[in-house]
Amino acid sequence: MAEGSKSQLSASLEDYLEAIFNLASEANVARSKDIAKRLAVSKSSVTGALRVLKKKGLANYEPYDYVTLTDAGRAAAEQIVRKHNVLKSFFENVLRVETDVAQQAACRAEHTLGPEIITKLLSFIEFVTQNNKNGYYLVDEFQQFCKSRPPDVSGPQAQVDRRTANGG
Amino acid sequence: MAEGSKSQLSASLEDYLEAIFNLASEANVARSKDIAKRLAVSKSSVTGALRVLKKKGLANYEPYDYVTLTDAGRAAAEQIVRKHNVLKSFFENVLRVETDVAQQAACRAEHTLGPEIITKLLSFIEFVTQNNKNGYYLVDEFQQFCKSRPPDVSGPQAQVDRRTANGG
DNA sequence: TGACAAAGTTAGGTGCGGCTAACTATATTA
DNA sequence: TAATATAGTTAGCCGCACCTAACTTTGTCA
Repeated sequence: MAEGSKSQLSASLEDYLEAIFNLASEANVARSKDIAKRLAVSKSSVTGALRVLKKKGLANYEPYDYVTLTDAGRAAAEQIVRKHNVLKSFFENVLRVETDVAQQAACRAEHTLGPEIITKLLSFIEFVTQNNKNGYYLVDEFQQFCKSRPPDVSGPQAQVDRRTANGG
Repeated sequence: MAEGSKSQLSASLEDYLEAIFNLASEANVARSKDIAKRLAVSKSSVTGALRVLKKKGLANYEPYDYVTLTDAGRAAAEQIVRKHNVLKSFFENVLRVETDVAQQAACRAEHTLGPEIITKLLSFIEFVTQNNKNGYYLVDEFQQFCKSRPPDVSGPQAQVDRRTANGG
């Protein structure tokens, strides 16, 4: 059972997992049609993904039936959703970009960042969001900073060693 | 000329562009063999990618010759490198994760975040890195915060509307 | 300069993730 | 309950990005 459940998930499969999880939270069931709509993908693509998720032990799937997640699938989905939420919160509440920009960026970046960075980022959000001992709101200060000081678009090139920039 | 130069680049092609750019900065020439080595990819994969980059007007490529970037290619590469540097700097100097963790995360995330967020992030690094009016170093404070207060691993679920979490 | 090594290309194949079109199963409702 | 609409599946296709093996071109050096 749960064959291959330890294997790394592709960004695409993570998206399916996340969609199923979210649909189940909302409507108690995840229908193939709704998954397709949410991910802007064809019905047949959903069928294919569900078969893979089943094979990996992440989804309970029988043809023509509703889909649910296994415990392993739910656990994996929760991690993805967590990443999504942390990233979106950072973009929205700290960097203060538009909600939908934050949303889209989170959707894409959530597949690329590991738990260490996400955990640190969550701490950072909490740290930076709270009313500091100094009696001012850091994110508000940052907002002021942005307005008063238009950013340098060229970036801090010198800080990175080019010799290792791709290799990682 | 420059057919398709406005088209979105895949993460893979961005990696090739970045590698060529970095190799050229280091050694003045980008040889196919070195690109292959840096990206941990076969020689034939490099040949294929170079043909595509040429067709897109991003690389000057002739069989059996060194590769250079066109102006458009260099501009695109600089954007990617900039993203990389900003992200790495944030992970390393603000979140304070290990250099190679920062490096790898930057390599993956650089393909997913748009210019708006990168620009904001750069501002944020500058804002947070400088010695604040309050006479303390914010990132050092964050370090203390992390040590004193082990992070909540479950994340701020409540802040995100599940109904839109995938759709973006 | 000719043989051999190294670099690069070509041919052909794989897996993934998507698509459409045609089909089948399920649900609705007259 | 039979007709039809909707949902889901299957078959077959495409593009991308990679691979290996075999070949060609280029570079080196005895």
